[in-house]
Amino acid sequence: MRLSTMFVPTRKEDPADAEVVSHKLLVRGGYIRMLARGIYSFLPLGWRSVRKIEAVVREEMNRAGAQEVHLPAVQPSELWEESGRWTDYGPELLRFEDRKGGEFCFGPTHEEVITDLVRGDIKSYKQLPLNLYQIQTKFRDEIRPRFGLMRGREFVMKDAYSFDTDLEAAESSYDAMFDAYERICNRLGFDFRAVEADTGNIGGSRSHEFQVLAETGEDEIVSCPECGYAANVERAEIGVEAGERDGAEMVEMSTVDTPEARTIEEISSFLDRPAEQIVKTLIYKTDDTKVAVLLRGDHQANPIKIADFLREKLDLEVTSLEMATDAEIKEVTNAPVGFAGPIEIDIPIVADLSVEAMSNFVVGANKADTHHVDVNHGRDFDVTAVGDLRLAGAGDTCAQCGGIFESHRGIEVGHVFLLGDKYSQSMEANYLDTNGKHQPMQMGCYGIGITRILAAVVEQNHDDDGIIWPMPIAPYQVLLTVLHTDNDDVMQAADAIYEGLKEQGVEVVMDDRDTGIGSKFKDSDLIGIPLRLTLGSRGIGNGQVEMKWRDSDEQFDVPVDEVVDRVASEVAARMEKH
RNA sequence: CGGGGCGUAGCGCAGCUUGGUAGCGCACCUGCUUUGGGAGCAGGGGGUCGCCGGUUCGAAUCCGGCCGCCCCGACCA
Repeated sequence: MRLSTMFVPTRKEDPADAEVVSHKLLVRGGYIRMLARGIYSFLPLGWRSVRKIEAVVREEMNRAGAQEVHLPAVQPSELWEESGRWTDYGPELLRFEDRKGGEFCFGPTHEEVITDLVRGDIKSYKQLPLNLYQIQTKFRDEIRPRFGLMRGREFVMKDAYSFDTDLEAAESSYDAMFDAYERICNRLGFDFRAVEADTGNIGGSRSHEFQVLAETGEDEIVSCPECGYAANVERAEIGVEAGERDGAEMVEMSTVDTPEARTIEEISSFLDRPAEQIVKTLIYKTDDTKVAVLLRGDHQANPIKIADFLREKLDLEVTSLEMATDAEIKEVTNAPVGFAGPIEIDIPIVADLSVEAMSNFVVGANKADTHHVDVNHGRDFDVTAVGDLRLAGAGDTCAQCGGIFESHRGIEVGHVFLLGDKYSQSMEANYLDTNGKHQPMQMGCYGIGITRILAAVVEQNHDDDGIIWPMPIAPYQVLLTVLHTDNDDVMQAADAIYEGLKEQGVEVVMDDRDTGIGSKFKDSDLIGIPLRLTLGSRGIGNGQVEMKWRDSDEQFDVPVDEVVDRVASEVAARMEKH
């Protein structure tokens, strides 16, 4: 294509509402435009890259034996009532009525639809296994969409669903998808980690997230450099810290006035004790009681681990774990928020592993503006149970090998779940086994955020001037920048090179716009096409074309009559690498 | 949903405190000159000042309501 006729509206300035680099550059480069919050249009360049990402994903899904389908975006409420998610999914589900008053939603995911489809036509073990996938627009009415394409409300996603006869077979389907996802991330040139993850409200027993490492990522993950274990901080298992106590001699407890000191920082600076010597007491609500959770001052509570722990160790009913309200905290502690403590409190007390190792620490006194110092568990209060209750972070001990975790931020571009029979049970997706008995199918589901990948690629591949596309997903492979479009010799040579490249199958776009040289170069860096050829009257005078890769500062001259072949082979070589 | 900010030309912004009928840069159009890193000169087009109501002789400006967008948090995965 010729840029002079293309819709590539570049901008000199960052959009006012953009925070992260991918959002800024994709808007400035003429790739996307916002229509409403979290809803974007894809312009010609943006859509070409989206299609290329799709192509890579499609190839790897097909290679792994999955079959492509296309399911409806609009789904009837009945299906969601069957799975129980019409109520469970909450306000993130965009619901509406048709003209007859029938209730529908715009699909945020497709477990219900696929399960319904499969149960209608799969009746025998002979028809399994089956893996179906689609590439589709989804809608999740996020409370706070942000960062452009990274957390949009409307987005394109590839979702796959596997159906197997038993758990073992389902696991091998899961592994095949896991491998496919690794291949996809590698082909897209990502620096990524596959991490163990929580299954959230999708449900299931086993789950990995594919996290692209980036400072702007919304997720925090830890990985162990020793054994390679990697997990979301919500999931990562923390090893027991050395010793039962830190060994310090117990000091007599005393009670001190701490006016207005509610937060750990305030207490820490008021008492001049580090956060590591303060224990915070959080009050959580279970279905029918309240529980005090003890954590070291500098640690973060992990509601997922806490909920699981309370279910397993304290045998409590926990449908959803919530923080107690201010009023409830007052009821339990007889003190305003900020002064809760474990001494003389009449509810179960659970402590994080790190608290067990502490001595002579600070706690709230369950009395306004008061704390106890030099408190020791076992002596001053008793803990009901101890467990791993916090978010993992850098420096924590790996439970697998004892190594020390590193932490990273990541963009979740893919997520695989082993669902088991969660949906097949509730929706009665059964098959007949070799004995003629009904069995629920064992399912897995596997998502990849296609449009989120576009943003993730930019986050990992850019410099101050613009995007630096990896070859496989660049909207075009080569940009032919023509500096003197009014010079007939130059235009003639440019046309010849352009046509020559197209004949060789190279995806080339020619900047034949009648604009200043500065804007051509600035746009070329901004748009980020991997290889730039520059042709001007000076070069044409001595039969040379300038060649420059976007990811390098070097540039070199190539004779005009050799450039087509050379470019074709170098572009092919770069495609090969992926 | 709570807190904060913003809404003026396609984009980025000033004007609002102290009411008098809208301006700057970029972009766009015309002409001439330019051409190796967002060209110069001259001329030109484009705005219900988010919407509704109120105060006033007069509202972008003051008051009230609503809507939208952004940030922080809660929520959600």
